[in-house]
Amino acid sequence: MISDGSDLLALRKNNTLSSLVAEKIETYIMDGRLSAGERINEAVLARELGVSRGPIREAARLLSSQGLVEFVANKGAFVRSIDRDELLEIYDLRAVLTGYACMRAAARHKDGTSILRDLHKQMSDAAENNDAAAYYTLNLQFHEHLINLAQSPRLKAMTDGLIKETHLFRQVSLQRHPDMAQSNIEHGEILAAIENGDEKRAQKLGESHVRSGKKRFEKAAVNLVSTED
Amino acid sequence: MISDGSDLLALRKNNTLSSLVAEKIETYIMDGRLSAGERINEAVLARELGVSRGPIREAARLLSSQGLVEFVANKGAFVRSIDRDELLEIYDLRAVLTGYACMRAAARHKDGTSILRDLHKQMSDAAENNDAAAYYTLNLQFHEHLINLAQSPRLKAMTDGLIKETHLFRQVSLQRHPDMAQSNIEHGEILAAIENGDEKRAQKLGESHVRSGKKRFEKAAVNLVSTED
DNA sequence: TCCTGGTTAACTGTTGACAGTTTGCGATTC
DNA sequence: GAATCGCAAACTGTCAACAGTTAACCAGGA
Repeated sequence: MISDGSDLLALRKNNTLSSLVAEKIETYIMDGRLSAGERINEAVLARELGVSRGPIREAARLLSSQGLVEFVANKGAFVRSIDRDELLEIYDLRAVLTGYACMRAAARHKDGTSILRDLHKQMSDAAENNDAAAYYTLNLQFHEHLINLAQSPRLKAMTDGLIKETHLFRQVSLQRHPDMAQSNIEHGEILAAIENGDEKRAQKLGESHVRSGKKRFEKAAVNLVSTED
Repeated sequence: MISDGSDLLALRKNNTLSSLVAEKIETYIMDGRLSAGERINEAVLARELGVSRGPIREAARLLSSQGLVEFVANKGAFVRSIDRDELLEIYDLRAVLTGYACMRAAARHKDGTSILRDLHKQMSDAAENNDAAAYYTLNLQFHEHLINLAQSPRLKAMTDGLIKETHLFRQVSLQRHPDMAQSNIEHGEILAAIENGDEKRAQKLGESHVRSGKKRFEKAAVNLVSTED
């Protein structure tokens, strides 16, 4: 049996234009080059990326079922935008999934927490220096690795999807002002619970950590009643 | 303000060929006309549906990010197939999400349970008559309405997605032999908890109900070690 | 000044054609 | 007879063009 074959096959993966374009559009959305609600002009984007409209459309359709893009008949593809209530819904779901991830992580806590420990330390530094930007990226990484520990590809896909959708909220900035010190204390407690293999406690802490993120957002967003322009 | 405009717009929704084709392919997968692992021949399908290959490809890309279809470079689109372990993973996730749904349902239990009561009754009849086929469809409906009560579109989308993936397991039949009587007793308990507004209990029961479904499957599938052909 | 109707430009939805890759079949060689 | 190489058919990936729809703009009239 030559098992190298499948490896090579896996390596060349998705080298189709559509996939590359999809990734491109996704990064455009993430870094704000395409902002929430904006229309995606196929012809312009095609010229910009040096491809024809076919792959653009395929990519958009792919992103549409991830919830990042919305198709309107005869009007085209739009970057989706979500309102406050939807963002709150996402927080709730993330809370449940994060709790579950922590539980699983605690159940199979054979090492693997070293990266988290490291990130936790870095975040402490960022918190002390009041470096919100650094904390923000580290926080994303922390939560990503947390999910990885659960070793459930679908759980990861779901969580990733939710976090991506998070960027479709117009006032993204409102999500970026955590009480860093408090937030990182919670991270530490979660870590400890996982390392101790305390599944129930890990689940509870993970869930309430995201919930308190939600509460922080609600407090920050208390002024805006409706995001209508 | 003329608000009829948006309604009309919502009505004409997704009347694009790609969406229709996507639905078509999905039903083909669900009813087994396209079986797990099978390749989707674009030209043939296009001729069959009387459209060109473009919409077919867009539809396939859409389904690919739902996990129903898999693209391999230069080889085309394949109906995905999942193995035993993946199915177990799906059970676990569904358990968590169902539990959460039941909790939310209990929290907002203003009526709405009448349909569930009705379904519960019908399922009792099906169980008595030992009508597994009827029970199977009723069960799907029951769980769908359960999720609806939670009033969270994303939660519903996630659960729907997981249930669809369920059909990608080759021996679908292995999932269709519940202990109908016992299963429906659990349904009744869940219903009662929701109607009493007992969130915690509803969550716990919802979760363990799906878990016991998982256990039943594991028992039924104990013979197959690996689904390798 | 405001509304109405028609015209035109821009853009999407779909199609058919072309180029490159894969795969299976058959001929050739050991 | 078995294995290898090469060719040809089939199919995917991509592109460019056509048809239909939308939306904005301008002119004319109340």
